[in-house]
Amino acid sequence: MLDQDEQSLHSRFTDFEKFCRKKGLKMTHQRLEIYRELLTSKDHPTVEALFLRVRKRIPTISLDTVYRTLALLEEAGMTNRIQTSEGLTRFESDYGAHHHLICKKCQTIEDFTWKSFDTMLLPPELEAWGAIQTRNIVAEGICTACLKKEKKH
Amino acid sequence: MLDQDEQSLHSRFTDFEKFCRKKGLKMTHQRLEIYRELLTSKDHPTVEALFLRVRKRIPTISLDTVYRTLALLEEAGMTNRIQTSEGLTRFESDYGAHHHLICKKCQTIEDFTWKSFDTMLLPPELEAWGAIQTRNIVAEGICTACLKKEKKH
DNA sequence: ATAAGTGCAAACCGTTTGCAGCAGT
DNA sequence: ACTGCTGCAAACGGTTTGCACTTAT
Repeated sequence: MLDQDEQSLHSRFTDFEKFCRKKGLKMTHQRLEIYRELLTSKDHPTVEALFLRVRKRIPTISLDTVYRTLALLEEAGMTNRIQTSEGLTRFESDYGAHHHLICKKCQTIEDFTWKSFDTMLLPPELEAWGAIQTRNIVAEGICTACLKKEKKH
Repeated sequence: MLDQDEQSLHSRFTDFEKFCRKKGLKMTHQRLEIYRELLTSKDHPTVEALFLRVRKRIPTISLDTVYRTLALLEEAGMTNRIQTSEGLTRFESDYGAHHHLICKKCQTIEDFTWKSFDTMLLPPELEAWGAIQTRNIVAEGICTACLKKEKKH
């Protein structure tokens, strides 16, 4: 399990290098650290949160660079943008099909997988719409932590 | 079919009135027109789009009022806010469980229903997360109209 | 050496807010 | 008449952009 993660983490870094080379983009300290931070963040950080975390390692980094790098990564399909109902933009590293659980109280996002859904046939009527590429579930409710807080009051 | 729509349209207006009364809110010309526009709009309009449409009937209406009224309707559960990946906020009148098809090219949103999914049991692991209240699918791809345009070029 | 990337500050744009006059109850 | 709603204009906050300097190739 851990080995697999290490493996894929490493391959993701080389993918990033390859991508940059191919596009003639420079491999900078800032880009690498932003990408690293995104890969190792399991919560779905906002731009601000990523900025603050990366700044611990590169104190002179600017918020602008984080924005620009995220745009780059998004374009390359290496990160996904998630728009929460609050209008906050969050990011996650792209690691295959998964779905989201969002707590309406504390706004945290958790991932879950559901293989049988991913391979399930969509209603046939949808074929007329066009070419569907992705399907994601967004499930909303109240997480256990928030449920407990509610009971206490 | 039409009768049913008319019926529900009417009941939705009375619901709106009831809600306002209960909350001690005033039933104004502006609110009624914004609500009507939202109910009859089948595309998922942005605030701007709603504003422009309502302005045809109430030329002096301000964008602010549209924002305030939408917040009100949202609070009452009479409309849903949809955050697109472009960061645009769109609205739809709340009319029961449905899902979204989003075209990555033209950004239009279409609804679809999938009853068997709605009643399907979620993976049992999710129960530990908390109390799930809603589940929505967002399917993305390219709509037929955009596919045709691509072929032409 | 060269072209791209960075940090800074200013611009931008959708959204929210304070206020004085207006309208529904 | 009273209270809340509206329109205006100004403020706000997240994001983008222009520019001169710095850095990877």
